[in-house]
Amino acid sequence: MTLKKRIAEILRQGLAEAQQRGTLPAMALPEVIVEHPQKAEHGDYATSLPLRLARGMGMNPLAIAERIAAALPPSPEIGKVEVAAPGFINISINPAWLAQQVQTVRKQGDRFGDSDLGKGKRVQLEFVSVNPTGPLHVGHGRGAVLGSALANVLSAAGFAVAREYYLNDAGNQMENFFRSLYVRYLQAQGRPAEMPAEGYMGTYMVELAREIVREFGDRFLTLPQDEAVRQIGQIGMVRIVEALKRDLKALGVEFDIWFSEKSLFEGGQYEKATALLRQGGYLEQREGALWFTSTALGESKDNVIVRSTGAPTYFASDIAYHYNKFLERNFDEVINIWGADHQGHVSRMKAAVAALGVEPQRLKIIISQMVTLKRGEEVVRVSKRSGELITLREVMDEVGADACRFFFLSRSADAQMDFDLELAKKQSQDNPVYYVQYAHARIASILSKARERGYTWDDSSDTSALLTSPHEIALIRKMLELSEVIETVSTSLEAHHLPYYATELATIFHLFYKHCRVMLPNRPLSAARLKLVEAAKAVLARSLHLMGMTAPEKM
RNA sequence: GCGCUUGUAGCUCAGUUUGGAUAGAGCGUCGCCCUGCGGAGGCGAAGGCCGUGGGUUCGAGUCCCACCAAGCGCGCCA
Repeated sequence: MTLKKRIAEILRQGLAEAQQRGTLPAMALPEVIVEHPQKAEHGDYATSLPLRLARGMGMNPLAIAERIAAALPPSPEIGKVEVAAPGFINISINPAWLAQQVQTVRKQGDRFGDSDLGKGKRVQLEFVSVNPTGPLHVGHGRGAVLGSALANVLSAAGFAVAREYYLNDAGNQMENFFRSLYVRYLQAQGRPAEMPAEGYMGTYMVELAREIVREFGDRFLTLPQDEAVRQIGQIGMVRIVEALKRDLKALGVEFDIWFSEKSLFEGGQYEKATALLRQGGYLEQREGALWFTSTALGESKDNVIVRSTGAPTYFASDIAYHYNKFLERNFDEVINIWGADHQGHVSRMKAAVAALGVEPQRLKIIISQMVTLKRGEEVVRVSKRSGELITLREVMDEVGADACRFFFLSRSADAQMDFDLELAKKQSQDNPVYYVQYAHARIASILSKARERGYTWDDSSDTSALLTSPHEIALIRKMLELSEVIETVSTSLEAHHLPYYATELATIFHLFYKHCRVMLPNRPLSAARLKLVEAAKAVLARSLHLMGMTAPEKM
């Protein structure tokens, strides 16, 4: 349990006890909300519960606060309890209890901070899912980093997470890609051919075609055109997928499942989902096409799922995919991370899920907003089809995967962000990522120096009573917040709390380091501090790992 | 026009989900701190009509309404 929840529980008990004693009137209890006050003199935790109760109880909030405070059950965590105007209860954690937690952190190691919030619930997290028609750009990188970090945190919070990439290996855009590649293949052999109007114009297509010529020669020239397009397309797609996997891995992003869109048509999910919609009365033949009557579910318009050509739309396969997620694989919760350009798809997807008989709250869709790529003041337009490409790979090569991840994670998903390449390069020395990693490397250095100098420390004796400096206690207090952060990120699905927490933890460590010398003639105190910094190192490392970053021993 | 998102310090952004005490951080600017464990560090200063205007409330950056500005979406593309 997080310390915050524990404090809330103690307050709730105090309130109930005061009512039991008759010092406060009986009434239904509101949820007890505990927060970290902004000012240190207001303690570690505070609640405005008395202010919330004042009206219902018809009493002065200050008097309520005093009576709750007087009825709090004794508990080792609680240090000072103060009542403050106009009706706050401020609670400080007992420093001696905090000092003992170093032992707990060390015992739990890289599992410290885990939460049982998820209770083993099965969550499917679908992200990136970029069409396999070209390299990833920075916007994709943002969604990729967000998804992988969320997966890490949800796992830490006790959810069973499946990381999934939905591979759009069917449909219009693939056809377009196939034909584009075929044209480049012809051109690579000096044959006259014209790119499709909406074709993929990027130079990577030219290179890919050359590669195919190098390996397969002219053998596709003799095939019937349709067959040649199909075969070349398949080869090209496989190569693109390999490149996607390679680039994602370099960014620290890996998937449990690569789910094929095509398989939905081969495995019957498309038919079953459509049948279910028809059964529910949500399908209507009109103007030669098959429509999903989403207006019946409050949508502003209906949506075509089968074109008049007979070809299903992207929306149709996405419905089949969600049929598979919810009704075949029975995930308790499904999270999709989509780019901002899919935002118009959100509400109709929820409507479709509802039409399949699934409570739409089980589907959570995160929209990862646009990344504007810049070089200084100049905006770099990015479009796969137009061919002017700054790839994610290039950005990673310039600023490094760790810095990329930290930078993407630092902004909430629903805020647009600028990614200035000049700035990212220029700041690479004092990028905030280094600040956090530096703290980790600094501790590693202290520990190895201590070993060299013959210091020893282990958990055979409890030295926590020696940790009395406010800087030591502040460091421990911040370390204990990790589990709160993990729970906050898990419930809000907002990963940007992670880099903020890591930065705060690093700051408090640096402050501790400034004021408390670790290696001293006083061996017992040194041992206590060595245990503390070793624990801090573990928490820093875990914070970095949750973000998918490395925790370097040296920099 | 309609929908979604955003608007907080010179710049980049937290804080808005759950209303609470004097609104925070990084960068930048200015000033200070190295006898000794990593100065890629620490301390301090300056810098804010929280987009605008109403409303609800004992209390609003946070909730409600209107408006302004920016981005995205509104296709038998994905």
